[in-house]
This record gives sequence, C-alpha cells and structure tokens, in this order.
Amino acid sequence: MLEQKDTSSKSDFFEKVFEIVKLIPKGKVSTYGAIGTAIGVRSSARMVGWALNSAAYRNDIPCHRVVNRNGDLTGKHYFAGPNVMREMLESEGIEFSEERVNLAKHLWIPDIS
DNA sequence: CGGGTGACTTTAC
DNA sequence: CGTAAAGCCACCC
Repeated sequence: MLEQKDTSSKSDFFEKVFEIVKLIPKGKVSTYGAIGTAIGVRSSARMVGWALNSAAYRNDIPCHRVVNRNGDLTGKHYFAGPNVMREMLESEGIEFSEERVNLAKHLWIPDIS
C-alpha cells in the first residue's frame, strides 16, 4: 500500500489543505474543488483528496466534512466503515438526501481572503 | 526528469 | 444508471 501516513512531508500544499479542513465549522461541509480553489489550485481537486488521505490518519482533521461536488461521500470507504462518515456528519447536524449531503444548506466555502 | 497513482470533475456513449 | 476517457497537479520511487 502506498499509505504515507507518516506525513513527514511538510509540503505547503498539504498544510494548506489541513488548515482549510480544520477551519470547516461544525454542521458544514466543503468540497474538493472549493478547497482546491481556495488554496490556489483551481484544478486538480484530486490533490485535495490525496492530501486528505494523509489527513485521514490525523484526528485533528475532520476529513468527513469534505465531500465531492455532488455531495456524495466519496471517501467514506477510507473510514472504519461504509457508514462511519455519514454518522459523524449526521451527528453534527448535516442533513442527508439518501446518500448525499444537502449541499444547498451545508456547503461551506473557505474564506482565506 | 520521468513514470505511476489518485477521497475529482466533466463530457461522452 | 453504468463505464470510459481526458484533463488536472502534487507526491513518491
């Protein structure tokens, strides 16, 4: 496996992603594209998700508050169970539509102005 | 430097 | 609704 859980790399990119995700208020969620845009990389939302992969090993980072553009919990498979991510979000007051987050109500855009 | 990979996104069939 | 492909960029070897 390629799990770089050590996260010894102090790349600014990762740090920025971590910082943004940590700033997500309770009861809100963000998207990979929104975060990517906020830190400067308009494209490649993949990098955000990848950074979160390292974040997944850090309990300081609420990676469960980050979803894809559709509000779908793409990374839930990376958690302990297929429903862990959703449970955590619901626990914070996030509304769900079947298997998707109600982005219309809970979408939060990082503001690093 | 180059190749492989990936929790994305969009378009296309 | 499903899979496929391309574009995207950072990280690792």
